[in-house]
Amino acid sequence: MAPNVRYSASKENHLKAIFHLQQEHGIVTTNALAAALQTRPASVTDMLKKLKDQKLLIYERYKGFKLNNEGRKAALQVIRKHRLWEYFLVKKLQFGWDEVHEIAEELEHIASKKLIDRLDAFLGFPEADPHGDPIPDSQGRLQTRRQINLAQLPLGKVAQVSGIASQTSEMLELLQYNHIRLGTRLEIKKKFPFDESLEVKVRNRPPVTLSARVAKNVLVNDDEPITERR
Amino acid sequence: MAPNVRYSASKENHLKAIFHLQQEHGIVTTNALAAALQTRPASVTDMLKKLKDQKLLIYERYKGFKLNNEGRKAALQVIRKHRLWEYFLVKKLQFGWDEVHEIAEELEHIASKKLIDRLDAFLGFPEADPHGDPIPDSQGRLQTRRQINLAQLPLGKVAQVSGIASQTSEMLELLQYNHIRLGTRLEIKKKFPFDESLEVKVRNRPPVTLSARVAKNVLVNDDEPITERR
DNA sequence: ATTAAATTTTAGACAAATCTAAAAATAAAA
DNA sequence: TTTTATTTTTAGATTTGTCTAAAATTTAAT
Repeated sequence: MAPNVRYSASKENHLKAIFHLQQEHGIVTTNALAAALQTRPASVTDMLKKLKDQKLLIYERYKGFKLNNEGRKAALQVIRKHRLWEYFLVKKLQFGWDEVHEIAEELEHIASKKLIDRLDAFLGFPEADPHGDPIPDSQGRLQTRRQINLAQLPLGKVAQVSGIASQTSEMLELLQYNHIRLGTRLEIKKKFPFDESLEVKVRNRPPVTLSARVAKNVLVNDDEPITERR
Repeated sequence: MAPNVRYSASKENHLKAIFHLQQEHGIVTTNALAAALQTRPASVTDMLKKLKDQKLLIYERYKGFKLNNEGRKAALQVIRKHRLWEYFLVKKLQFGWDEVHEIAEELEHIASKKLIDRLDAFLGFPEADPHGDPIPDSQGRLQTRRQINLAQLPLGKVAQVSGIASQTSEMLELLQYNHIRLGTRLEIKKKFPFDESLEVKVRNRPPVTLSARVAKNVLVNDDEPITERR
């Protein structure tokens, strides 16, 4: 059994941020990573050299970079830890889903793999964190689910909220106000072409209107409901 | 409300170790602290200067040192976190009491006070960790309990195990083998003056013999049973 | 195809935490 | 009470992660 491979908290943060950025853009740039980590491009370059020496990423001067297999594995372990701790904080310690991120940023750097696997079991092997982001399994496999945003959902088709793209507290507050949260089943009653706003219906509630801006940030599952239900 | 005052993990480790050492010896020496932290006396001196500058301890060159009020408060918060996490690991994640120390050494440095107070509530405000050491409350108050070691227990008086002084895995293994753990009610049936060994009886079990060495490391409550029972 | 602008990297510095080796202070022994 | 031994501190170096300012490279614009 591989012992707990340890990377510093800073390295783990870099790996995680690179992972997220390359999901969107394929290749990652120094400036983009510096912005994501709230640090300086020069600092990023310093760290990239170390990560390259440790064979965690593919990197050539001035040409951008991305994780190799080893780096992706490491990033996924950190993401797994982050999301499991978030789930724990919300489901067991009664935190609001909008206040757990910072604490999870710290907890995700606790090394013990055994701890995380036990926590996973204790929580009942959840598939997604409180924001709807999927949790990688013990081997680091990330199940990808087909998500579309609410603006793309056809009129009259019921779908279940499975993620929130922009997780600002303002956004979360707005959704809370409209009784929309993870797992909520909803249906588009009307689309207004003028401003692309939507009238949305949640069961047992009066219909509400959502702006295009909001709708694009609400992700719903295209197909079947997410598994983790009952 | 005071925001989370943050000390580095290393500083917290120093504070905690000083606290424990001064419990026993009143004043703490550089060498003793270096030994406890597995580091070098020179490194301890370096850190002491910083802690003194932050007004966490009373320190004069060459004369030993101890925590002041501020330092003691900080140390107790770390100890509270350590012991609550240990309790969580054993009671919720099914870890053995002999394997939780190292993980708790990491978890104790997570800053959020809200997290710890929520965890405390989630666990039902336990009074002692899995080794029987008392858990400071949210204000850092440490309830001291009257403990004696098993060798001091009078013949025939039933007492309840409330702590283990030497928590080596060898010791814990031996106790486990003899079905002695926290909360176990036991009674001394016979004392052998030759080697000061004891014959000890646990309810529903055949009597076992414990060496003086072991007996001195098993702490029992003098008086009433510890509160945290049912 | 040059020039200008933006991006990225290097060079050199700094803070935190640690170390080794040597010096200073204190304690113990002859 | 000297001398010796032990303890503690200082001086100077090292590692990790970060920074600023300047140089190198790439990209965009005229």
